[in-house]
Amino acid sequence: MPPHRPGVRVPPTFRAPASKASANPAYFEDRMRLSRYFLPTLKETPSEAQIVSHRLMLRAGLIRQHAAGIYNWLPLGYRVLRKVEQIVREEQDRAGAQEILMPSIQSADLWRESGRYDDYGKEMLRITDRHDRDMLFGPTHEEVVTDIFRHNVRSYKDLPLNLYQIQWKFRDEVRPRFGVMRGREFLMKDNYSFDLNQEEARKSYNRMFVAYLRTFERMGLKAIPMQADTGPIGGDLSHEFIVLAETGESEVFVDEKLLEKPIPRDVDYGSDLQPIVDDWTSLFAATDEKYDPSQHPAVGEGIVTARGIEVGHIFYFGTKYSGAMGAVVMGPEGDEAPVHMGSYGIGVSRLVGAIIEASHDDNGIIWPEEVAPYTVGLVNLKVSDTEVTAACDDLYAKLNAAGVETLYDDRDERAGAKFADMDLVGVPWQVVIGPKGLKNGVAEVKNRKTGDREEVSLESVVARFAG
RNA sequence: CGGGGCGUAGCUCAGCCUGGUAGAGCACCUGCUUUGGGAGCAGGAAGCCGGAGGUUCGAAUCCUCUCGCCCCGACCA
Repeated sequence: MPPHRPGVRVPPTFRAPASKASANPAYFEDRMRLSRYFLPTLKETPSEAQIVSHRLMLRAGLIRQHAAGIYNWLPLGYRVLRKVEQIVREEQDRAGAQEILMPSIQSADLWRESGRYDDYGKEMLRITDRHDRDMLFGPTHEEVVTDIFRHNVRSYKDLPLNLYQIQWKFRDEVRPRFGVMRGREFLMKDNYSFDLNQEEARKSYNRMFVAYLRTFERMGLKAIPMQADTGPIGGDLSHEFIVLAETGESEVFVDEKLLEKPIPRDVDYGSDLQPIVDDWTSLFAATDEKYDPSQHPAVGEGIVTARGIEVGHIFYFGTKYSGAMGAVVMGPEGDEAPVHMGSYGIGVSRLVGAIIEASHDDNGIIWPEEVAPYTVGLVNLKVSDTEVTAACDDLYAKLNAAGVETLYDDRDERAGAKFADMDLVGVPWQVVIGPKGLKNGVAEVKNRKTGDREEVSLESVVARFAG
């Protein structure tokens, strides 16, 4: 227990349970009760937030700002972030990438080798340690992986190799904005492929291309690969993955056939993926700066405009870093040559904002089930009614036992406040139990997305969500 | 990095022009009443008016300088 300090408000989590709740012995395993959950929701919109996802993330108690472009992730938001992260991880693993973790603070020397120390500009946060050595907070990790590679891989027989990490990055943006969508500190999945030659590198590229299609789909998003500038990293094969959302920051032009194209399933990553990639890239899709009406099909003639948010970017950049940094490999003919590399990024923290941009209404967030912080929101409409509370406690225990992630609103609040908070927070299913329904042995099940309500017998609630 | 705006209670904001006891609504605490879509009444706690200098008998208010945050544009997962 923390020592008592006069005048310091002890957060509810550290208090002894309120008398009504103390009947539950599993106090510390049982923290999804809203009465003890750290979920500071806001009725009013904080004035600093302009776009919906930022507003809703603040209002629903997912994040709090620490400084410009730097955020704290509160319990509910952190849960969502971890779910997004986990989907990314699973699809990376499936595509044959291996997870590592590189340092967030890097030595400037590596960047001098690649020549980017001077090129990168003020976006790079530069720091010095106590010995006055130049360090930096990594905005990306090409130099570090290349260094790992050059020290540990010698032979073409060890290729292909694809390493990824999910790590916090820092880019000192001149103007951070849109909350988590364009912060200075952000969580990113970045990976790096190493191959003997361009032909092999293309196969690595294709694997990531397909993995990205699957990753975003699993989050309930429609993400379209588009031709992209190769940017400061350079290279000649590059696509941006852009999520379509009405409030997206940039305008995009897309062949309407892409919008309906099914995502490949049961992919064999050992097979030739080129046909899938060709299928997706043969249709026109580009951001407005790359769209030229005089050269491309016109809007209306199969092309539609939409708004989009960039959530992923993949590049092939050949030997740019391996050449500069001496990451070479011995080939089958006994000749030494720099490896061909590609790098692939997904903005994990940005995705949380992007998902909200793509899925919300006037009342709040509407989480796709795969990334929802909880599947079910259990609403106890009248805590003071012992029968209602007993029924809720019982159902809550059963849902937990069945592995259904449930957020239980057992607060002594008015019905309206509870409904409003559940809608705000965006849990996909609400199970409402009150005195009226209980008389008939039913709970009300509401679908957050459609608003459909249905009366369901108490006994059948668990079965409906389990499995 | 150019241009603009804003810092007053946890949140949204008034007060500043024209200097004179620091305010409202919501949230929070206590009590009573209420209880199926953000309740009512009564009471209470809560602010170094972003910070530093200055002008003045007196500064949230006027002047100077600073720090922070937001917006528009150029740049990025």
